[in-house]
Amino acid sequence: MASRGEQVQANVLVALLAHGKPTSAYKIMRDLQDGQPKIAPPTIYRALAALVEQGKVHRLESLNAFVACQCAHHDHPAILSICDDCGAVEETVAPKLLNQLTRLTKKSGFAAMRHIIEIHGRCASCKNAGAQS
Amino acid sequence: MASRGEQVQANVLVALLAHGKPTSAYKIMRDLQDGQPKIAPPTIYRALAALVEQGKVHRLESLNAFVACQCAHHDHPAILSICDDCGAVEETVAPKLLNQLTRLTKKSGFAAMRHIIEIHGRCASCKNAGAQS
DNA sequence: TGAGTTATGTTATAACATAACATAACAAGC
DNA sequence: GCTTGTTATGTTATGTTATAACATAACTCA
Ligand SMILES: [Zn+2]
Ligand SMILES: [Zn+2]
Ligand SMILES: [Zn+2]
Ligand SMILES: [Zn+2]
Repeated sequence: MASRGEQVQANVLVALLAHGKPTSAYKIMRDLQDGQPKIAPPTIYRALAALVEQGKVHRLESLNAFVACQCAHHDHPAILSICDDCGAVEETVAPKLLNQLTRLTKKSGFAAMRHIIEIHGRCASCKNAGAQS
Repeated sequence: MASRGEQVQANVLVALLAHGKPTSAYKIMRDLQDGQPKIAPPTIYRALAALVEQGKVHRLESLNAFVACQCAHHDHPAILSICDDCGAVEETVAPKLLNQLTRLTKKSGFAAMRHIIEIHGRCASCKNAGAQS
């Protein structure tokens, strides 16, 4: 039997997957309020925190939004490429590059715990779509 | 003669430099309200946007805060290492690494325009200070 | 000057996030 | 079964960040 919390997490994940794009916590809340009118922000944020913890969802710090993880294994920090045109997010996994980053900052004694890499730009299909100019 | 806007930018930059650490727009506003009680959020955000544009200030997406640029000539995007203990931010410039990132994401046709790299962890002095445990 | 334009000020509100407390569920010992 | 303590979840309220919308001031150039 799924606990209530797990049920909320599942619902949140479904909502995120349905969007397939970065979605704010409040947008998710409004989605879930279709079936559960009284659900409140803390419930959403708790579920999102658990999903992020599990690696099933990524938080986009530069958008204050969340997106469902698209890669098979959810146990690595991802490089997130964000199309500013259509909102699509691509994930890239590059452990070597993260190690480079860790080493680079370690030169001054810094101990890296959490890497945030978000790249804004334009995705391939939007680039093609806009090539007519 | 400095325009009003430039004057606000100068004041904001002074406030940021005085803190030397990540500072929220509202904290800066409260600082400036000592001498200009009616200054409002849009004024602060406009000044911050201009300063970020000029490279004199970095925005920390993962903290919703701003910090004065600490490198002499800052026309490269910086890698920002953030100590979660004391709040100190170190800047690292690594054009090669950024190029790697750009190339990596370009494989799928993505055109990178803006790199956001923020690394959370613990700075050298906090690490030493906490070594007694 | 006076129309057109841009910059700045001002008010109000939107959007994001969490503090603080209440209640419910559950488990351990009696 | 009943307490009792603990954790999970719900609920209310509020704190924090950011921008929309409009008003006014300054500046430009015929
Ligand atoms: Zn992922
Ligand atoms: Zn796109
Ligand atoms: Zn800098
Ligand atoms: Zn530190």
